[in-house]
Amino acid sequence: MKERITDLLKRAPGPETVTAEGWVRTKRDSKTVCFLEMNDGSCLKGLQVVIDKATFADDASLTRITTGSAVVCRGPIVASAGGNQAVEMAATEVELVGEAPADTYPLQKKRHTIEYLREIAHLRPRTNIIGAVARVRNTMAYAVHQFFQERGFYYVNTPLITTSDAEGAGEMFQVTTLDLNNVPKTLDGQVDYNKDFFGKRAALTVSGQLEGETYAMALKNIYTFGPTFRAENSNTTRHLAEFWMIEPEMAFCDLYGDMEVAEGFLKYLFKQVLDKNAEDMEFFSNFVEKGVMETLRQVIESPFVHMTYTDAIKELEKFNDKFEYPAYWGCDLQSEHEKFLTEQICNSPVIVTDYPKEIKAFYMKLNDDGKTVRGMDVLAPRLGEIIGGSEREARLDVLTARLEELKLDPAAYWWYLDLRRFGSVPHAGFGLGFERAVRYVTGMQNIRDVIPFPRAVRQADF
RNA sequence: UCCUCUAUAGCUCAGUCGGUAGAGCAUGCGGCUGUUAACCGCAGGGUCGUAAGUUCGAGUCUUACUGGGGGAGCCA
Repeated sequence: MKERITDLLKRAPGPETVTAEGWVRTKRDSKTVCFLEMNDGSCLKGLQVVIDKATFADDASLTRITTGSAVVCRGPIVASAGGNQAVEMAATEVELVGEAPADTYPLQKKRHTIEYLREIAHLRPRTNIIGAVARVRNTMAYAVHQFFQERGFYYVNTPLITTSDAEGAGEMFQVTTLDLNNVPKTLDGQVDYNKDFFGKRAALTVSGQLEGETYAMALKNIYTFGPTFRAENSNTTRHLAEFWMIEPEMAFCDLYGDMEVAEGFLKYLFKQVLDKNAEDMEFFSNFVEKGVMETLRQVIESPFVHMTYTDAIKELEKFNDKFEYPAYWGCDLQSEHEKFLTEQICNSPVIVTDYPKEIKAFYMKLNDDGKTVRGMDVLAPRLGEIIGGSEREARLDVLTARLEELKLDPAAYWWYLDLRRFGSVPHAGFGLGFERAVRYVTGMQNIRDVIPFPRAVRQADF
């Protein structure tokens, strides 16, 4: 394998001829010398290739090299006479592999708006900013596995297609092979799902949690990391219709253990990025979100604030005149409340626990007060909710009662309830939206720019 | 889904009080002894998102629609 540009840039000057493959970011020309800046995505910085025009008789091919062209350059790495780089390549050979006609190539050697880049999602990874996001995202994806594997968690692949239509975490995308122009009906006029592929109504998963719990009840500690689909009609900087979610589930674990893992997990991800992507993070810190590196360091070094929902409401009520929607016990925390809590009151990520049962899912463990449940949300400054989790209700009678209270059919959850019938233990877990974490780390404003090909309402191009 | 802002050259934007459009970059050509988003000169490039309306006259004012941004709700 040939060396990547990141490796070439680390070389000491020497006579050996090396090969650089990549795409031209910019070309600077004068009468006798031509400079190419090459990038191959291996790092933010490019390799400067110096071409002495006197030694290149074929001036025409040099002219055809433009921004975006694919080139292979050979020559020794030499100390640079210019000030902006330590080393550069003194080209002895320059091969134009793929042209990029300058009058039609959409990327220019100047700054583009992030919205414009979103319209050319197939070319935007060639930019500094999206390239940096891609590298950071890669580090974080790898770190997810590292973190859990180092701690003895097993990676479980939960299904993407589900027929349990009551996971309750959001609107679902229906999956069907029925002819929508000629839908089979039952005698009473309903859609006859018996004729559908799975023999019943199916949809894309909104969470792997329930299935994850089944494996936690056998392997003790497991995690999932896969795509998740929500058909919510939401148009925000923090929602996608298709996103990647990490969901660990731990048996013999209560809410406190859950919180500990969640906090350690986030800190581990952040630290990996700071260690491995210093150059990219400098870029984000300077041009995207001022001081984001320092923020991450602070988050890594200081413990998250822990607060019950009841205490959080007490704190927020003191500032009710500042809110559009006043806080009161029983209300769902608004975005403005979350922001105020993390940015003004705590200036730190906050884990809020023990929410009123009315605003949380059926599977969360009911506290002894009968009013609150053992749920937790990790709220981050600038971002809001980044993790949602809970200790699960492990008691069959209480869980069944909760289902009935919410008018859910216990029969539909028969296999989930079986986990409480046979060898039930306290267990807990959480879900981390991967893109939200990437967004937090990079400081990118819009979640659509931290996933290669965003899917959102009316957006599924490329 | 709601609120709000916005749409002018390939890109990023300016366009005053309503009087038929301008810059930088990009592109083409020329120049320049090592450049750093290179620089200098010249040139080409526009149905001002779409459709109506007000007006003698609309890029500019009004309405609707469409695309985009931000916020809210929902959530990860």
